[in-house]
Amino acid sequence: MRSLGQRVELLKVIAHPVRIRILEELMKGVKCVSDFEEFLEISQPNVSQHLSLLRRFGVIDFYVDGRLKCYFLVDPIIPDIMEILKKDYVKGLPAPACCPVTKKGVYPGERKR
Amino acid sequence: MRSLGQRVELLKVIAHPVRIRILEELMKGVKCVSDFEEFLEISQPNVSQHLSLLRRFGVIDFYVDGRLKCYFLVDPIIPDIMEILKKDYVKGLPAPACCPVTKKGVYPGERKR
DNA sequence: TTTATATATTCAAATATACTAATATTTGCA
DNA sequence: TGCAAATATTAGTATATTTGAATATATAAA
Repeated sequence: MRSLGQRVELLKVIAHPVRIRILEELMKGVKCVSDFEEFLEISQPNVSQHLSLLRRFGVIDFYVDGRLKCYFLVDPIIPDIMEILKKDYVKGLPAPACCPVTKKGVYPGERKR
Repeated sequence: MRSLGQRVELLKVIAHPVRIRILEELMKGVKCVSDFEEFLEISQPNVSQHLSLLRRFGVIDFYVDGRLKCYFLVDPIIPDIMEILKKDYVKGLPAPACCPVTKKGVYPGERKR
């Protein structure tokens, strides 16, 4: 089981628009640095920085192919998180058990002292 | 479906050790500020700051009970994410389809140019 | 109506993160 | 061997986040 610190680090690594797009792209298959440079509109050094951050935290890895570095997903938690993240919380649907809901002015008096 | 920006914001809000512990505690039930003050070892203002951040992003909400504010989970994505985060990636198990693995020195030559 | 309790807000300092620009490294090929 | 392509690294600056300290607000109780 991941420690609290590991969970925080993992979330922080994913919590960036460029890195999310990188990870989503890697879910489709192996990609090299210049592939990302194309469809993300950021500089090559910046792509490298994000990739090496993701690698440092064990989320992705690469193999060398000629002068290309081919990156791929390593941690299988990524597709799981990405899928859940897309689920929207639709207001108006019945709230799940974990979520008591206040109805204008009428409060659950669950905790008295 | 959540936009890229919304997904990033959500992850950033969760990605903090204190806030993860707050959310895990709220998964067990409704809690007021002083409850958190006890088991987290941080100041009351800091607890409030984290709670109001979580609330600002629609993750939690509260109802008033006397002079207490009782916080509860609102976004049902939280328990889902928390559960996934605990799954560890155990090296040595067969890698999932999304994850080509390099064996020392022998590289998959998938992408030639 | 004063006081104590519970919580929130504000501001400033410390720290962490992100980006750009410049430069370095590595490898394939002429 | 020397050049060009692909990628990485470093340093500096800008920006965001976190926290503590002080203060403010709201409400129940005396």
